[in-house]
Amino acid sequence: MADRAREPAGAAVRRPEITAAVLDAVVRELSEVGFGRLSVEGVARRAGVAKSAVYRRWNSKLEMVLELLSGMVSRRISLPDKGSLQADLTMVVDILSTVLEHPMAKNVLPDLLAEAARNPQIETTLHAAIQAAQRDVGDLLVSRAVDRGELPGTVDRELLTDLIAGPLYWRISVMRSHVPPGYADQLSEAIRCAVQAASRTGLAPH
Amino acid sequence: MADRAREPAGAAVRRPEITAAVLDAVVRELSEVGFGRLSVEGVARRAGVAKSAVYRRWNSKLEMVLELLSGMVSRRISLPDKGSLQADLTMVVDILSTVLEHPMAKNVLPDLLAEAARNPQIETTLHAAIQAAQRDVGDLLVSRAVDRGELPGTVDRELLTDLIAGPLYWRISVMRSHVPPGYADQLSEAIRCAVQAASRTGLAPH
Amino acid sequence: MADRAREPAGAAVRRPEITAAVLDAVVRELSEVGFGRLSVEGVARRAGVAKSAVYRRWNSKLEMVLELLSGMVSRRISLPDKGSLQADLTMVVDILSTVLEHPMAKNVLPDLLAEAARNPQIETTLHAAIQAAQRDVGDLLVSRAVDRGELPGTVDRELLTDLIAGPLYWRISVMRSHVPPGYADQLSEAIRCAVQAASRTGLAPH
Amino acid sequence: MADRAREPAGAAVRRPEITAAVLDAVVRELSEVGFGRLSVEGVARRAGVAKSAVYRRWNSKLEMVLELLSGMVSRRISLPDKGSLQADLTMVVDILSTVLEHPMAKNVLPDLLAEAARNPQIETTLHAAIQAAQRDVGDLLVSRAVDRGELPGTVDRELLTDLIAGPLYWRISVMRSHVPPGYADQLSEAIRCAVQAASRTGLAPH
DNA sequence: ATGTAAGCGAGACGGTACGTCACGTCTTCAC
DNA sequence: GTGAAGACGTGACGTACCGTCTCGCTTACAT
Repeated sequence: MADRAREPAGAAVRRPEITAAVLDAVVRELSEVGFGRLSVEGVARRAGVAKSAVYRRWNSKLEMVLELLSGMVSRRISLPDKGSLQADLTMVVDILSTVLEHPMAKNVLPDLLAEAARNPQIETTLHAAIQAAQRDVGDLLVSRAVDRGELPGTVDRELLTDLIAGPLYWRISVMRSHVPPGYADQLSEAIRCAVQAASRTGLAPH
Repeated sequence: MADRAREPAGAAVRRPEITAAVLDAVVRELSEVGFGRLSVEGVARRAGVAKSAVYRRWNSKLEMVLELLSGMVSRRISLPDKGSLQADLTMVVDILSTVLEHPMAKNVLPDLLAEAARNPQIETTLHAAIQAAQRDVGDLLVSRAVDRGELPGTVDRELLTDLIAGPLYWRISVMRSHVPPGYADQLSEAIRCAVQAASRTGLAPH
Repeated sequence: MADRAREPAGAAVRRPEITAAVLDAVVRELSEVGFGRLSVEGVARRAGVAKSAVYRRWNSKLEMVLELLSGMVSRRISLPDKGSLQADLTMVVDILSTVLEHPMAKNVLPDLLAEAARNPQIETTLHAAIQAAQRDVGDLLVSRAVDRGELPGTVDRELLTDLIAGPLYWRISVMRSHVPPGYADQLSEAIRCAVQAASRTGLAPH
Repeated sequence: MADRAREPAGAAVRRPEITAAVLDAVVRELSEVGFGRLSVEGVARRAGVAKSAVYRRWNSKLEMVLELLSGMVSRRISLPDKGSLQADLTMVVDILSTVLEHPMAKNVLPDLLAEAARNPQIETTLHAAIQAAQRDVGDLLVSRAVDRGELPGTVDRELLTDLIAGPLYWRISVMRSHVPPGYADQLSEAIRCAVQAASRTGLAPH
């Protein structure tokens, strides 16, 4: 079964290697000059492709970047059960550290977030993706911990994910400093204590 | 008598109302279009001033923004002793929340951080200011808590400040969601437990 | 039975109605936009035909136009003997007027001549055709006039044809004004006197 | 008295050497690629000038070319009295030959004439200029000849100018052949006989 | 009071990118 | 093999900004 549509007949087809080259160039341009100075002209030049080939696919640099975003956030990560809340937390912290340390995330993410403050479409796409990932991870960790009896069901999932993502993003992307050895253990231990304490206080999750 | 006297000789003088109008326009432009799209032309237009008047004062938009930054970060905040680590933490969390919720911080900070990834001068200025503030606050909180016997001297100050700034920045500036009532209490309680736990483990601060 | 049969073998054949439609479209395009703006794309569009069908027949717009030219200039015109040089001249002037007044000549000829200044192939084709026609007509008129004793054999044929074609082309194609009634008579009378005078002077034809 | 306007105040001024460089480039482009392929981009490139500098002066290539035309056709030529119609004619024929043989005229004129067939503004400008020149020359030659008694006042001025301009334009610009030595004498002699004959016939000028 | 150096506005200039259009070439498909 | 469809690279369009620079006018100090 040919993947390629059977439409009109004898129709020329968007060449996928060109699409790929352009999206790749977008990533590189984004990290070098930012979204504000990103230009279709520059992307086309860098991709070794004609401007018209770019405009045939997307009407603006916004659509281009949104498609790139969609492609990037759609990947799911598997999180095996490590046997304890502490170990699960360490695993998540390690993974997130690695992701945020990646040059792409370090260079492109702050830029998209800054642009999201001005562009509702970017904000929506970006936040939806982050929130989905956070909810998945939060639910998984909490349900395992509750099953193990490590946490009560009342635990505030939002606080948990803020405590995981916040410090790492702050340290890596904002302060642009490295995560020292042992930081993951220390942080996950702190998070575990914090959420256990918070869930004990009986403060109703907001 | 004139404050501005003693210049070379027979010199016309930079009109201060123009300087002020331009800096004001820079702030508004920054929050509307970001650093990437910020232009001297746009700033001059918005300030109702000729481009040459701007370029006479700063050689580039970078110098302009750096001067603006320097003026903004030099303010010190007083942190009265609230009597307990928990209360001190709540105070700091409240203050930081208020600062980050301010439209200026919400709109301009992400943009400058994104640009800092590409511009060493911005990175240096910005990070120096943030780190100084963090160190001040961290030292103050920890020394009081150690005096009160709430924390051992071994507590990791960096982890502490990451745990304060990270979740708030993540929630407010990254996710652009509001801080719900009670969040400050919950977060400060969590932070207190976390740092106490971390300092108990005897993990050497990195 | 098929009119187009007997080609190589199992081979599809250039459909003549497409060839005709294209050439027809070339003429219309030429007179509307000129040679400079003439494009295979435009011709194909106007002919309701795919670009590839055109390019399979000619490699460029130049070949296309040259084929068109060759087809047009190959027609011979009969010039009956009118009995006197004056009458013969009037006939030729009338015929040439009619030809030059034709919209096709008025619109396309100046364009091809302009292009000939830049394109040797067009120049060659065009000038060869014009010169052949001029020589034919000149020889015919002169030989009849010499036979009648109206002109000596020394008459300068080039001057004659310049005096016929020049004023008419100037008035019709350059100045784009109409030929008023009586102009043909007046012009042919003038030409007759002129060539008779010129041949009397004994100036050797150059 | 400063030629330069006293307008707004402190206003920057179109630099005349740029205007000149552009117009010069227009001439060269026109003769190389013709009006159809003339592009503002190409002109600016050839003039070593920014496209914006061109568009600041003219809104389109048409305006540009029209200004060029106006500048070119406004020159008046002095025609001293040579003492006889024959000598006057020879002088005019010589001058016109020289003008038409000039590369500018040979390359640019046919192109503008071809474009005039499609563009009323070019047609108007061009024909007005040509007709004015023709009328001036015609009137001058005829009035002198009438004063001398060489021609009756009834002579048809249009026929005269057609007989001068037509053969020369045909030979030089259309056929692109050279004017042989003696051609000017031969032609002027022919023209003199022709107009004398035409004016004798009593044919009313149309 | 006057000379003069600087401030200031206006805007021309060389650039770059915009998003669109048109074109010649080339590939793919249906017939 | 023919013809249709259309993707592709190229290049020009006319516009919009931008940073630089030059130019008059104005201002305010120093003589």
